[in-house]
Amino acid sequence: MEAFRDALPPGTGDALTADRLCAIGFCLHLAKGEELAPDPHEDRLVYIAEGSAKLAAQPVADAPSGQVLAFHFGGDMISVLRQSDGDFRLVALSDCDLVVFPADRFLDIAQSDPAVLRSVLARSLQALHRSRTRMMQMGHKSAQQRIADFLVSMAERLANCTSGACAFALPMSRRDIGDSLGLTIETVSRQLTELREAGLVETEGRSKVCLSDVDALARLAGRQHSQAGATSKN
Amino acid sequence: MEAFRDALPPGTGDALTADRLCAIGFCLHLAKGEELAPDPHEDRLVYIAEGSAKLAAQPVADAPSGQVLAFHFGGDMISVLRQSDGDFRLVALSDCDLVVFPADRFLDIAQSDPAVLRSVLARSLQALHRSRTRMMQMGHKSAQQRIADFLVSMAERLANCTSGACAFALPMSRRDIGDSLGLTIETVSRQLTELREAGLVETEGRSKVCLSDVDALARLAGRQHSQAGATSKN
DNA sequence: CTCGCTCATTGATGGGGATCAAAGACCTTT
DNA sequence: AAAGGTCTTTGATCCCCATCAATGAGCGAG
Repeated sequence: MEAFRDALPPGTGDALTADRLCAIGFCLHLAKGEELAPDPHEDRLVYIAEGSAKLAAQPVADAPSGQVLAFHFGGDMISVLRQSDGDFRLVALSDCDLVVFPADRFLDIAQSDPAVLRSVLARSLQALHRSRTRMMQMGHKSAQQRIADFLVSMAERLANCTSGACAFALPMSRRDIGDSLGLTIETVSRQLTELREAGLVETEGRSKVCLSDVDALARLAGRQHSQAGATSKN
Repeated sequence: MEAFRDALPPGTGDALTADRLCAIGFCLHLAKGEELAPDPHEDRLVYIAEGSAKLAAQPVADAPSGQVLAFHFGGDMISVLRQSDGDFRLVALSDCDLVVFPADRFLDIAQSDPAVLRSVLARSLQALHRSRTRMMQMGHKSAQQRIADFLVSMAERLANCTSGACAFALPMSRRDIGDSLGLTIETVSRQLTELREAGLVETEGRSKVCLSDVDALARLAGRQHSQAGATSKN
């Protein structure tokens, strides 16, 4: 909960607003693999204090494990809309500490503090833009470009690295990666092998990866010089 | 401009807010094929009073005509963020009447009227969700499913039709359709032909289409009973 | 430590859509 | 009305990735 207070915009006019917001939120711990119980009656805003999670669609016939819409990590504030069509689930990839708010009441309170409300709006507009950019890229990119883009994106978010070399652990499985990129686990594996043979990626065990040249990967992904300063949360 | 006032949320507390918003917006007419001059210095909110437009990425080497992110029609309010990476352009598909606002000043004024601000937030959260849903679907759907989904979506937005039969004119070219779905114009054409042979679609000239069974198309697209009431903008 | 299971990798094959190429339809201009 | 150009349709071929199948590696439990 303290982590959430720290994440509020610096310009929050009233400290009381933070208190009131905290009052309606409840903390929740999810063990790896557990999911946030869906509530069909109201939208929610979820702050991830610690850990990593995936936002995935309900498994259906043609997508056995459920398509992955997005990955989220510590510090992210995400909106989980109640779905008219098929539920979306927030599933923990690792142990997670969450703060869950009913969206309605959160916004009621935030209305009294325009800075907070505007901050939430700015976040969502950014998220919308990134989602569209991502969709655009997904439209016609090869498997290798998608994997390269994925790795660059994870380097930014998990290792805060946008250039040079870096190493980190991927909290999600190959299946999750594939489901988020519209690829099969076999293709994910194959492309990782190719990137390894190209000397761009090293792997150790199932999750640890080491990127020797993030810029080269970004170029391979077809990213046109996305700036280092642009925090690419999603 | 009057059309914009009508589009404001019913609960707008202060009629003056509408006046102030209108004061900072300027009207603009775009002829077919013209585009809104980009402004790298500030974000914008654009209200489409009349006509249809596409939001497209700057043409690059691997996408000669520029990938299409979304189509927008009369009544839509869209945000055009200044892009750090590659500009996005709003291009008129038919003659358009727009109202353009600087996002900063719009939000400054909207802050004084929480209802308006919240309405904008709600719109953007919805748009985000639709974009993600769309991305999810785009991930692994066949060309035919994408075309079917596209047609159903257009029937909803252009003919306000979610079931049964309907006819309308598509304002965008095959190329635009393909660019928005991640397909080539040849594939778009072929799939339309297949749907025609299946008796689901009739075409007349370049733009007019007639859907004989929207529900069948929706089923073909893999939509799981998206409700009629759900306004599926985006 | 070793068993056992899940997850990841690698191989072989087939299909869907991109690409290359050409003919035909539609709208605009003269 | 005819001409010209663009947009669309149709055809042929190829390649990438999904699918099917089997082996191998990593992680947890006993």
